[in-house]
Amino acid sequence: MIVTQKGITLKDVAAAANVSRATAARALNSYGYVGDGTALRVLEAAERLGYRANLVAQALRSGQLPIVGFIPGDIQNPFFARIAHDIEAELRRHRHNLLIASSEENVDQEKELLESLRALSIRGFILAPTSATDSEHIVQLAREGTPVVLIDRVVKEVHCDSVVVDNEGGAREAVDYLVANGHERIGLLRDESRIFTAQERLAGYQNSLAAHGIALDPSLVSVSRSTVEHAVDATIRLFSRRDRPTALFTVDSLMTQGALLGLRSMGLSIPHDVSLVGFDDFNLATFTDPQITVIAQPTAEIGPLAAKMLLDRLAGKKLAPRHTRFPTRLIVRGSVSRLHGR
Amino acid sequence: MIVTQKGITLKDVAAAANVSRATAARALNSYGYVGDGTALRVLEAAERLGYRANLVAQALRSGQLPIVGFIPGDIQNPFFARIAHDIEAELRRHRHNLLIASSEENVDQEKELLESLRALSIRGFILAPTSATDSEHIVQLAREGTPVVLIDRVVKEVHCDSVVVDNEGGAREAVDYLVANGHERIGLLRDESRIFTAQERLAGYQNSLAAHGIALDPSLVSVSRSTVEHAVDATIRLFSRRDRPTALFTVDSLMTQGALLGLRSMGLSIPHDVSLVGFDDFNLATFTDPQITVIAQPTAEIGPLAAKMLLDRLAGKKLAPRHTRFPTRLIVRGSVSRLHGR
DNA sequence: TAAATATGTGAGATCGATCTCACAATCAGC
DNA sequence: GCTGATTGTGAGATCGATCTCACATATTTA
Repeated sequence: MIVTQKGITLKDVAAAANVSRATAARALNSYGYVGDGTALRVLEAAERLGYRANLVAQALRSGQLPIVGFIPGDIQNPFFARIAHDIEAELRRHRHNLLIASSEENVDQEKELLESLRALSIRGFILAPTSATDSEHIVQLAREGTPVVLIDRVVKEVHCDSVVVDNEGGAREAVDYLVANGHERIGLLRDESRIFTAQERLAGYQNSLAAHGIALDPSLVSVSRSTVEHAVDATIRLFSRRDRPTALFTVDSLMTQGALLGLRSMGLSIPHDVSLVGFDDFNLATFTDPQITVIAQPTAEIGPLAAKMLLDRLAGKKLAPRHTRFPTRLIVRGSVSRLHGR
Repeated sequence: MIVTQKGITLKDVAAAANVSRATAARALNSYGYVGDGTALRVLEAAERLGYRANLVAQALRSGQLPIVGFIPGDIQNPFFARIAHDIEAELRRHRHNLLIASSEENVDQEKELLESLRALSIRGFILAPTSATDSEHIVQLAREGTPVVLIDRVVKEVHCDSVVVDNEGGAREAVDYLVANGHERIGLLRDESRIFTAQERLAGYQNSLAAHGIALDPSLVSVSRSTVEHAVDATIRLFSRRDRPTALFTVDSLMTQGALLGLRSMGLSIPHDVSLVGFDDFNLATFTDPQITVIAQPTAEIGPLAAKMLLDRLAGKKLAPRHTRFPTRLIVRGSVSRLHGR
């Protein structure tokens, strides 16, 4: 039985094999000149003692721990949970570990996290930036040479790889679809914090309306925080007006769920009274009655790609920043009805 | 503007303040004797240079990084995502970071992870063990003095803190409720991998039936992996029999969702054709039609408690292992109907 | 055979923070 | 004015792995 005691060091192995630490290191990491017999003796001793190199000591020399930081807005959001899982699986293949810390959509927390993780000699970051404008801390990080990959959202001045989806196009397609079904008074339930995506999705909404010659009515746009509870309130506010919208577009899955609950509490039925399209698909979108029509994102592709980009950087590849923007896909289910006449 | 260059070390601070490294360390960590003026000079220099202690170097001396490992079965399961979030928030308050790696419900992967993380000098682990029997690696870890807290599931021989829920009682209450509504042919959709919880929930199912004098029919128990897709298949298998169950109890939220989809694909309506109770509440349980009756777990309490237990151990508290078992709660919604006559 | 490589090994430095120990200087008490 | 404690400071060791360099042998090549 191998008893892995705490604290078997290279020194112990070297002593057991009757060589110096230097020779033992050479044998174990196969570099430089080592005699065949000597190497065998070292390897055998290491095996017998259950030696494992101390990664912290290695990190002190190399200046880097085999750890990558992931800072999502909220790990409880299934979108980020999926991405976290995929990143971790990919990193594991390259013997790296994943440290996850939520920014909770708070720039200050994001700054603190980055600041404190920097002291850990973490090799790189995959980050969903909270703010599109307050980005000095990210610029600084990238400038120091720490590899950074931005996902879901980008920040203008930052010069690094990014993986996002076509938020504008997706939102436009959603609203186009509503317009094609005869809707003109289309509400928008948007998010205040995830500025980048919210901005782009808002743009898609506006562009679609403009393309169809429908005047923009700012009072149809409701802003709330991205939680089910806040979205419920915002929905109720939006639909309490006399001249309420005939359709609603929601910018993420939590808000879609809030809208569902809010509309039901008001006794408004989908799609009879209100048509609904949500950005971001979710597991139970097909379990509700009716099933919800959504703009789906290629969630499964984001994590692996971001991880690969980061690993390229860690491997030292010097390339111009790469930016991938995935297309979205309209999945028509049953939450939109054709509006006849006016 | 503070320019945080890479590589401001204690040496640089000491030089700037015109003292030795030893004195600088004393001033910064306030221990030993340091002259007031000297201390001020050092602190000022550190501030000016933007000095941050290198945690890796500290870890090399102390033997421990301020990192805790969390190994859930699956980070995509909302149950674990919530717990991960709560643990992280709690650890952050104590200046510790959270490293998350999914075991993907695979014992071998769990072993590998533990083995590789051990080399990182991680301070402790919060772990949802995959197997109730294959636990030698966990025993070994605990024996070496590494703090370990088990959540969701326990392992017999392991001598450490644990936080679980009353799986047997919860399952019993669910089945009791079905029986009280006149059901006797009650199917069970259970999970093969999460052995501990599956076992306990199975026991609750059996105990309830026995208490009501209902004979156990093994053919009503269907086993599948804990994913929506597998649960769909298992549900269809279970309900394709001539003499199909009138009610179903599912052991976790993913399987509940699978059951919903499977039953619908067979044209069976809930609760008219089949009554359903699921273990573990989920966000959309109230959005479905009908809303799903569930056994809720106090998910919000598990993470913080587990984190506190671990932090106690890290602080050096020597106590006997503490075991907390939270009660569950039946939330009656609309997925169970009263069965009249036979 | 002498000179030039090729091969094998160990002593000691290095990464950055911290701690022990030795040595001053200052102060109190008798 | 002398002993002994109190303060203040720096030199050097330590944690564990790795790398440079120096120094041996061994093997080629001219």
